Order: sequence, then structure tokens, then C-alpha cells
Amino acid sequence: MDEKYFPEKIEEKWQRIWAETGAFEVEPGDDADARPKFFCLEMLPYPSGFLHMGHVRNYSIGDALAWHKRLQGFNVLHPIGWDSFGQPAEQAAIKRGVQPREWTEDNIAHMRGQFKRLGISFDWRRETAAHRPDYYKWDQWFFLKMLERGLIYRRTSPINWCPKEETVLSNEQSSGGVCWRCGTPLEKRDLEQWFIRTTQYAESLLADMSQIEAGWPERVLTMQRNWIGRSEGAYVDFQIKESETKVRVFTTRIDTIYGATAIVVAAEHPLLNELEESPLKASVMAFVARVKAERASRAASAPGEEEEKEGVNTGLFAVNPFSGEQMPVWVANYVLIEYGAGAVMAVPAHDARDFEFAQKYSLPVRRVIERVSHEQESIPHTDAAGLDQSAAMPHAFTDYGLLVNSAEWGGKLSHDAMREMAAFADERGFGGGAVTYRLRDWGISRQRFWGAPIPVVYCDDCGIVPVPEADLPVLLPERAEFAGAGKSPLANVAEFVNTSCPKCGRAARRETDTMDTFVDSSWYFFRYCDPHNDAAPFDTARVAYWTPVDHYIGGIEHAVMHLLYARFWTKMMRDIGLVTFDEPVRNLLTQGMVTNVVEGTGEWKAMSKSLGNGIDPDEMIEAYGADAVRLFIMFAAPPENELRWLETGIEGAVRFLRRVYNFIWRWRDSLTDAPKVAPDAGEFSEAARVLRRKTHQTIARITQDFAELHFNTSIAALMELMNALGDFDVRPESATEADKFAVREALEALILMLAPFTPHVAEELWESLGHAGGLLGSGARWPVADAELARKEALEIPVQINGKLRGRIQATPETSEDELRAAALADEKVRAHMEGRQVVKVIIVPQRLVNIVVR
RNA sequence: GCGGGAGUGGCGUAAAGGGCAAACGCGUCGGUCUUAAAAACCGAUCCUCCGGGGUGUGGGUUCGACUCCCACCUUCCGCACCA
Repeated sequence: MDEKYFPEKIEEKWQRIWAETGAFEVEPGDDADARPKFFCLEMLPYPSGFLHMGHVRNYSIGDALAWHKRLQGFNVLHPIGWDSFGQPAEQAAIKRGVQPREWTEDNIAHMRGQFKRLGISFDWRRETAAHRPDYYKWDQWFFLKMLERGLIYRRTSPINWCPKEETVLSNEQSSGGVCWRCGTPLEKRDLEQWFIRTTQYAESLLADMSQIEAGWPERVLTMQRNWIGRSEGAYVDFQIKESETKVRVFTTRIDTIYGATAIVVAAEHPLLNELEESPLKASVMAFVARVKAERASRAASAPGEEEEKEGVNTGLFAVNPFSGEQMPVWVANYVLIEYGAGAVMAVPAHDARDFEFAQKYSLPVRRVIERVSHEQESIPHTDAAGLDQSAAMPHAFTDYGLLVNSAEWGGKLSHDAMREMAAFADERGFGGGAVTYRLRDWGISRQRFWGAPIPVVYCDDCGIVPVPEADLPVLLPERAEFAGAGKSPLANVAEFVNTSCPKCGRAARRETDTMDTFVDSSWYFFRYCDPHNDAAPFDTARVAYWTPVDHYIGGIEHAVMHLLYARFWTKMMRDIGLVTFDEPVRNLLTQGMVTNVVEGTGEWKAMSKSLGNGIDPDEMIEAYGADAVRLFIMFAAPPENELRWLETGIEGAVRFLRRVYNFIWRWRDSLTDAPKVAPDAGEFSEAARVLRRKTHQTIARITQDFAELHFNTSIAALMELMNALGDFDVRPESATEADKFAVREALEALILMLAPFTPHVAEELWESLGHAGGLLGSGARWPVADAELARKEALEIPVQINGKLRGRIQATPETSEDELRAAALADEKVRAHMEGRQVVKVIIVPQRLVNIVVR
């Protein structure tokens, strides 16, 4: 130990020791190992080349938890890996001619160094990287398993296309009509794609949320719930007049079906192909073409903004199977082919969108639901005319209520009618109750090079042939040309494309699309449990030991995409017998952004290159040390809040660490012979008792704070303990045995509770107090509070008059209520305020306060 | 529009079984040390007409409300023509 705190020296020293001793390397405990396991996971980074402050925050939080659990005696798995497939590597290849593999490996090497300089306690032997064949082999293996089970299929469908990245995106990645990565407005294209049948798990993705409700943030659960978008309703088939064809619609309001005055289908609806040649058909086709063109360039309408509803009459008529009534069939831009049945019954009186549409095109508005009033028990009168009351309805009435103008259903309540009418439709064979989801199947084809090749072969004779498991991995070629547009660069690599059919042996072509990188990140944490297995994605026993993940920490931006896919993957793995539980993650923490002032505007925005408000973690580590940077980040705000970067804040962190260091330097020699066992209570001076009380109160408080992830208040409590040590007015040279014991006790607790935030300096200080082998090697344990020692001896009880603070009285925890009352009423200040008033009653809250009510 | 959060000093924040509002830190001001400065240390720091008043606004419940109830305002986030 040096006389002064030199973070650089201490940090290098302990990073070296940790690496040499394998301090954070763990194996599953055997039967004799009584320690419980703890899987501490942070979302794996994309190897962009540089850690940013958001990373520093993410991994500082995880590391604090990992250290805390280790010190509490858990067997802690804390791994790291790289989400190393993806666009930026390919962009670098296009822009700078460097191959994605080299670029990625260089970036990983650099970032690994940064992680080590930060001193994050990873088990580095378990490092994985998606772009390495020993990893993506298992992506391909899972693909084949799902293909076998019908969980993967191929179809042509309109998809979201990012013109900048020249690839397809999944629904989750197209939120708001822009690319999740680059923000470019998306186009719609028709392409043949591979899909994972995530919708098959829609119900259990929703239902199993009850298992994780306690450990996941409300807003993440809400976002997932909304994304899955379960909606209960009914299908109804409308016969097309003078045709064999039926049009199926989905509705959540079958109770309003007597109010339907049109059928409206999406522009892509197959019915439109059946139109007879006519002037009407020409106008429908022109309309459809226009709608498709508008959707192809979403830039035309700002994403998120509703387009004006437009449509044209097809000239067809459909028959309402309930009433036998005919109504025109329209095509309109506000009906989506992807949702429900791609067609709706328009009920202008009871749906805001249909109302708007009906107003514009003068469709009849027929009211069939009345408000239920409490006074009015009888059924409201039915309007015999019924039709076209649009003048009477300024807007749609969308509430539930009482059915009117609905033949024999009139007089029923909406909820009863919905159930009974769906059953009726089912009986008669023209519909029935149904549940639909907003969730779409997961399109995983990407027309890009830098991803896991999809392991199928196209044979002219045999069709689509899966690559046999024994032939995995399908290796990505070393090099490719990246200039292509609209086609995977793999298509230009002849050695890759040309192969032989695994079935018939004749010449065949490989699939040239690669998998969405979210496939890689859907199961990586299972691979951490057994990262070098070359016979299976992992050994099920090892995974059974470590998983589910006990705590997962990452950004809110993955609330839907990654976390939904990972949940799906777990259920799929459960169904093929690889795991035995439903949910992969017990507790989730979504950390807030790290922001900094944008020069010129004074606004706090997330650090980013384009805004020029980024702070380089390396520079901060160099200037203040990794410990201080981490301490500040954990102290400045609760983990889920935005964190505003303040350099003066780090200076404060350094100041605190220096105070701790200097204090220990001064006391170190005197403490070597401090008693190991607590002297008798009588030996301690008043000051030493106060210090011990603070020590034990702090332990209790911080232990509680850690359980609730209140790291910022933990650090505040550590600072208070340090302040108490500073106030301990005894010099080391004149300290009694009992004083030394009290100081040593306080310091050891301080060091141990500092370790999760500032592990390097904690190690150094721990060693300076005579412990060999490092914090973990010396068997150090998280301190335990002694409730008796933490108990307050003297209390200052506030006295209120009518709820206003008027005085204070001295008491102990044992002072009786009568004594408190007497002391309060006798207090001089209190009496001054009571002059001329009459005491109505006295409220006494033991150990807290006295309130005198006067009149 | 639907859904989920959040409003406390100059700033980050603390106080959830209703009971002393502002712990801890940043900043600012003053002091000690120094030829000077930095660092370090010590002290002050919600407002106040010194009666009091203060937790976005207005009501309510209570002996007592940052905390509970009602209405509203502001703000952040997610989804958004989902039938």
C-alpha cells in the first residue's frame, strides 16, 4: 500500500491478480457444494469497437450485483460474449473494404481490453461470439429442429424493407414504420421469406407473464402485452351475391352486426382478383395500385401519422348472414391485410373509423346500440325507420349497451349478445368466436452476408431440402463482394451457392439469405453455461444448474424485440426437451440512458457520436480511475433513471475514495494488533459505541438496499459511515483496544460493502488490513448487522401542537407513554404555545412523536 | 386516441405499514493553510417581512399527508387506422 491513492497502479495490480488466479471463474457446484447459484447477466454488446458510457453503466450495475452475491456466498456465473453478426460490419466492408470478420475480431479485441480496464468481473473462459462457426452452427441446428416441427416455414408476403441497409426487417424491428437501427423510413416489398411461427406461442407468451410479473418492470410487461395484442371477437362469413365466394371478416363487436352498412376489404384482398371486367374494376385496380405505391414509400406520409381514409366501391354486394340484408363491398386504405381477416364489416354508428369513412362516402349510418341508463329499466323504443340517422349522430357511439334494431337480438346487453351471436354463427356454420393477435410470425431472412447462413438447399427435383445435421455448420465464406442491391452478397459467391442436393446428390443451390441476428441473441445465455460443447448447443444438466437467469440487466430498447424472442426461444426449447421451465429470466432491470449536455442547446440528450456529446470511458478511467467512474455512475441516480453526466460528480467520487484510503493509511499500523474478538461492552467509550451503532445501522441499511437494487442510497450510506469515522475523535496512537476493535469493525464493513462498486481499491484496502488471498480467496463475507448494537440508545422526540412542530423532548426507547406525555406537556416551548388553550387529546406514537391537540 | 411512468432546493436525489421534508453528493458562499493558486480541511446553503410558509395545481379524508382519495395541469416513454 502506497501512502497516497494511485488508482492506476492499484487497478492494474488487481486486474493482473484476478486474471492470474482466475478469481471469477466458476463451475456448477457439485452435490457437496451447499452454495446456491446466481446467474447474473447483462445484455451482450454489439462489438462496434468502443465501449460507451451506456455500456459502462450496464456492466457496472451487473458487476455490483455479481460481487454482492459472491460475498453473500452464492456461486455466481457472470459471463460475457459478443453479438457479433450484423449490419455495421458489412457497412464497414462496403465503405472501407475491410472484411467483416477482421473488422469484428479487431473490435472485440479492443473492447475486451476496455472491459478489463474497467475491472468487470467476468468469467472470460466462457466468452462466446455469434460470428464464430462453433456458435452459429447451433443457430442452424435450432433452425433444423424448428423446421422439422413445422415451427419454421417459407412464404411470400409483403415485408418491411429498409432501403438503406438493403434488407428485410421483422415486424418488431419496423416499429413506427422506420428501421430500428438506422431510422430510415421503410418500404413494403413482396419477398419470399423464412418465418418462425412465433404466433403459435402467442397465448403462452401472454399467459406466462404471470410467472415473471414480480421481477419485471411494469412497463416492459405492458409493452409486451400490447405487442402481442390479444383481442377476442368473432369471425363472420358474408356471402358475395351472385358468386360462390364468401368474405370473412373479424370483429370484436359482433353485437353491432345489424348496424353494418358495408363490407370493406384491404387493397391486397384476394376477392379483388375475382372482379368482372368493368369500368368499376378499372377504378378499383387504379386505387389498389395507388395504395400499394403509397405504402411502398412510407416517406410520403410521415410515419405515425394517420392517412386520410380513402376507398372505392367494388360493385360487389355481400349478404349479412344474420339479417339477410345486402350491402356494398368497398376497398379502402384503412383496412390492413395483415390483421384479422383483412376485411371488416363497416358499422359507422359504432366504430370511429367506419364513421369517418361513412361520412366521406355517404354510407348509411344505422344505430343499433343504445346507452343503458340506470333509471330506465325498460327496453328503449326501437326506431322503425332505423336507417340513416347520421344527422342525429355527430360521432360514433362506441360504448357497450343495449341492442336495438337487431331483430330478435334487440333488448339484449352487448356482452350477452356477443357471446350468443358468436355461438349462433358457429351453429349455422357462417362464423364463430375467435381470438386474434397483433403479434406476427417472425421473419428471419436477411438479404445480407454477415449472419448465420440458413441451412437449406434448393434442388430442382427435390425442392427445399434441409442440410443434414451432420453437415453443420454451413460455413460462411471468407470473403464476398458487398456491392449488391436487393440480393444477399452470398448469391455472388459461386463456391457457396453451388452444392449438391443432400437427398438426390444432383447439382443444387444453397439458400443465400442469412438469419436475423436476433436469432443469435435469443439463446446466447444458455450457451454461456456450456460454451465449448461441440456435440450439442449445451449440456442440459449444466443449463439446469445455472438457468433461469436470476438477474438480467439491459436497456429498455430491447423491451419488445430481444426479450420477446428470448422468451419464445425458451418455450420452444422446453418443447423439444432442452429445458424444463417456461421463462428464461426471473428478474429484469432496465437501466436508464446516460445523457450529456449538447453544446449550444443546453439540452440533455443520450450520448451519441452525431450529437457530439459523447464521453470516452477510457479518458475518464485514465483521469480518475475505473473505480471512481463506476462509483459515480452508481451513485448519481437510481439505475432505471436517466443519468446526467457531470464531471464534478466523478471528482466527488474520487474525493470520497481518497478519504477512505487516507483514513486507512493512518490507522493501518495500529490495527494490526486490534482484538479479533469484541471486548466487553463496558470497555467501549461513548464515542466507540456511537461508531459501532453507525456501523451496524449501515450494514442493515445497505443489505436492504441491495435487495431492492437501491445502489445510490447504498453509496450515500457508505459516505455517512465514512463521515462517522471522520468524526471519531481518537488518534490511532492513543486508541484503546476497544477503540481499535470498533474502527477495524467499521473499516472492514466499509471495505466489503464498497467492493461491489469499487472492487480494485476494496481489494487493496482489504489486503492492507492484513488479509491474504484477495477478497474472494480470503473467504471474506458480506457483513451481518447486529440488531442490538444498531439499536438507538437515546431518542429525540418531536412534540407537535395541532400537527405543528413546537418542541423536542429527550427519551429512550424504553420511555413509557405516560412519561412522554408528561415530558411533552412540561416542555417550556410547548407550554408557551398552549397558553390559554385547552388540551383536547394527546396522541403518542411510541419512539416517534407526541402530538397535542388543543382548542 | 390507447397503455405505462414521473412531477420534492440552483442541480442529481433521499424520506412509502401517514408521524421532525431535504439524508448523501454536486454547485455556490465564507473561513483555515499558502507569497499566491490548486489540493486538503472546517463552516454555511429551501423561502421568509422572523409571525410563519414550503413536496406541480385545486379540493377531500385525518390529531397529523411528499405519502391515501377525487379532479386537473405539465412532462417522459411505448403502441398507434389492430376492426
